[in-house]
Amino acid sequence: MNRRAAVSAINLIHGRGFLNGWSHKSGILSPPFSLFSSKAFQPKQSRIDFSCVKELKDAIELFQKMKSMRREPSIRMYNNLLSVTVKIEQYSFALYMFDEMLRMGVPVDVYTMTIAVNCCSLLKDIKSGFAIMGLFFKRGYEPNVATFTTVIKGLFLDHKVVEAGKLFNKILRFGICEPNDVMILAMVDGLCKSGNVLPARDLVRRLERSRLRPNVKTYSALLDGLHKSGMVDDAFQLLSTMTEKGISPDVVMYSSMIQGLCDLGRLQDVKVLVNEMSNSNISLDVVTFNILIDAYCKERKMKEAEDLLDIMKQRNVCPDVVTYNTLMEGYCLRGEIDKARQVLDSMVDKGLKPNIVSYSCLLNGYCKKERVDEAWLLFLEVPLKGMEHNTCTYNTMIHGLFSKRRFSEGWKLFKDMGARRVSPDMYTYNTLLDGLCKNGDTDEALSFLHLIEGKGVNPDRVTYGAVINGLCKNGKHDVARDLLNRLPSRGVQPNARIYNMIIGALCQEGSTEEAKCLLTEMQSRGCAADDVTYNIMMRSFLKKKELSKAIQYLEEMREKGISADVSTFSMVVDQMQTEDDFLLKLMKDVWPKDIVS
DNA sequence: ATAGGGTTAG
Repeated sequence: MNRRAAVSAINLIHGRGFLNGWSHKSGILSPPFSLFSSKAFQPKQSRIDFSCVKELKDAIELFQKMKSMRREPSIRMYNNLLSVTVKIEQYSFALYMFDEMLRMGVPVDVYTMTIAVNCCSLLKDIKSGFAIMGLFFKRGYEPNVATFTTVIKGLFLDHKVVEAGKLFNKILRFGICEPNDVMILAMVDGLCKSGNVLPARDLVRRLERSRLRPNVKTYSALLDGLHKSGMVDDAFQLLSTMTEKGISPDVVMYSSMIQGLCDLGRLQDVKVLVNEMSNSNISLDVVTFNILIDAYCKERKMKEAEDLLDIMKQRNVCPDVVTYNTLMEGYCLRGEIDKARQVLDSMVDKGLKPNIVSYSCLLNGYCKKERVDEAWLLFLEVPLKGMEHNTCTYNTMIHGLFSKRRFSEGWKLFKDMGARRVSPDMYTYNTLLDGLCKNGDTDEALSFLHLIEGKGVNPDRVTYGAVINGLCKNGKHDVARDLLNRLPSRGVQPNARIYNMIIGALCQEGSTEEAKCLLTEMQSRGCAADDVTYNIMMRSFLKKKELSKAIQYLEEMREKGISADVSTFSMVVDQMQTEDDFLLKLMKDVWPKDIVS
């Protein structure tokens, strides 16, 4: 539906709608103006309250109302409506209104164009955005710095990093428009979010020496990028360079810094930063609190998280949907699903509307506790509450059903997904493949794998792992090995987990020597064996009473600091003929540290 | 309250 709206916007532009009321043939490229354009003739139209537009139906109603007004509302009013519609994330409807406006001959302007291009960007359809720009350009409107910034953002959102960079360079080189802070930010943020942190840092450094000095927002974007790439020290370094240049960090920058440290579990450093904030009189906002609450929730410390909720209320920082969703996730992690449900109810009491994330969270909680029937009821409740299921809720529900071996219901849901134009992702395919394999349908799994490979989706290690595991469990390790050998050519490096599946299968049927060869092969391909690999091999040799071969692996494990597990250990002890001091000492070295004592 | 801006949740 999204894409269709964007495409139909272009069609309308190409069609007659766009040209209504325009003197095309006369060659006048300036916008037509109304005879009554002077302010004296314009009635006051500020009585429209755009802040009451909270959901799609409000926007629809208001649009109908504006269309039927006796005196045609100004383009400003229409732009206002488009703008609030974007704020409530109804991009397709905004584009629909844009189509209608063109059809009705409303004299759209550069602001309208920028909003429309932004909608295309947000729907990841930058091509339609370019089409809209082109047609405006023909009508004598030139895109300005805001429009180009929107396009740059759109290119990044569509993973067109090179194109975004080229456009930015062209703008600079040919002086197409004067770049400003917002455009610089779009570049730096886009580079960081697309994983190009170092080019982003280079850009910032170049800008520092020019008259386009980066501001605190630009530094924030870069700082966040450094954190997400695990460059904490560089992040601290950036913070101090920025301060030296006389720019002080604000609450967003601190929040980003705190998030980075929370990810690393460096909670002591977080405390230092929070103190630093209060010393600089920067108060924590709802996002900062949410980050801190999330850190506690991830450590399952719900008491501390609830205490923080109290503190934020005391400080008149109003908890939002994210706050409550974070708490719900924390309770679900602890398996306290009923407590999570209470949080959901409490947010409703406080006048906050749970969103699809809230439901997705509970859904996941119920499924993990194997309360699939309750999950299903909740799943049915979502559309009744006026919300739309997305890829994540479908994935969770399908996974939940499959975990109870309710395969046909899961597949039905997958079909439903397609019917509702919710696009499946890697998680969906991995779940489906895993389901097929667990149900013993390995042939179907292979053809399904073939199907998704043909769709241009790149299956990942988990995908292939699911199929290889299925093949092994169904006695088809030869097919599994073929697939394994094809992985590198598909850009996937097999890991120890995948090798272990096949090694395990070989051992299972007694082909221990063949398994041993595969282990050697895996090592020669640069994939290190892990504790599971060694334990499988050792147990297999021990089962065949080949103690000496098992002991070779014990030595290898000691060299690598890998531990053996209990059952392997007891098998070795059982087969020891004498009190072999050397062997006992060797085993002590590979023994899990907490059991040695 | 006419467009484009950095931090949080599934």
